[in-house]
Amino acid sequence: MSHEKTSFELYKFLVQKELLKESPEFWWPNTGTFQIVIGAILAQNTTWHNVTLSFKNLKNHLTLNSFVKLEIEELKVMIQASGFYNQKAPRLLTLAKNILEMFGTFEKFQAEVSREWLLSQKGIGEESADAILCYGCYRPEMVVDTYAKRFLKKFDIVFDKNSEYKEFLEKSIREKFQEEELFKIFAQFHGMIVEYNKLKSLK
DNA sequence: GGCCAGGTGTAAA
DNA sequence: TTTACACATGGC
Repeated sequence: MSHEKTSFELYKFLVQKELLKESPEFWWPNTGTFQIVIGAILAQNTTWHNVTLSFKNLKNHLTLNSFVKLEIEELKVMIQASGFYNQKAPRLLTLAKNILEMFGTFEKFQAEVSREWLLSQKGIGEESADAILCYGCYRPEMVVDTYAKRFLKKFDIVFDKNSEYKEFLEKSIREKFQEEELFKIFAQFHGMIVEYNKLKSLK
């Protein structure tokens, strides 16, 4: 199926809407920190508002080294507002311990982690993996979520598989920008898609 | 009171 | 390989 618009044209369409005026530079708050790992899992099937409630309780435990010291039951209480806390708490704690054990520091993790390693971790699917890679590790990976699919459907762009959406969204963007600036473009592109959906209440 | 939100894992067909 | 379901809260 051939589409009239490329992802670069859709990107420009969103840029012109000025959707990120009140967002931090890369849309997701605290880009490049361990908080992205926590947020990626807390945000699963939950509103961002509920995630911010949990972050308030976690304010003294937001680094990798302080986070791994938390007890499981203690963590459950802290992240209760984000829902699914009985599964998110153990998954987060195991993930944090695995990062520490496998990479030693969060900085090493940022530099060396692969998409495959993330996907092998319990609680991390494709969307969370790409969110952690893009917003947490400055990697040029586009996040494909239900918002992205809804947005593309508006332009009659529909695929079967997640990987096809990802390839479509990334391809023409990669041709238009330098490698060094790609992560920032993808970060903002995904952020703009989310904000556009919220604005228009797309179904 | 029902529906949805910045999904994932597992079990069954 | 696809489908169905569990997981849980806060806001409208």
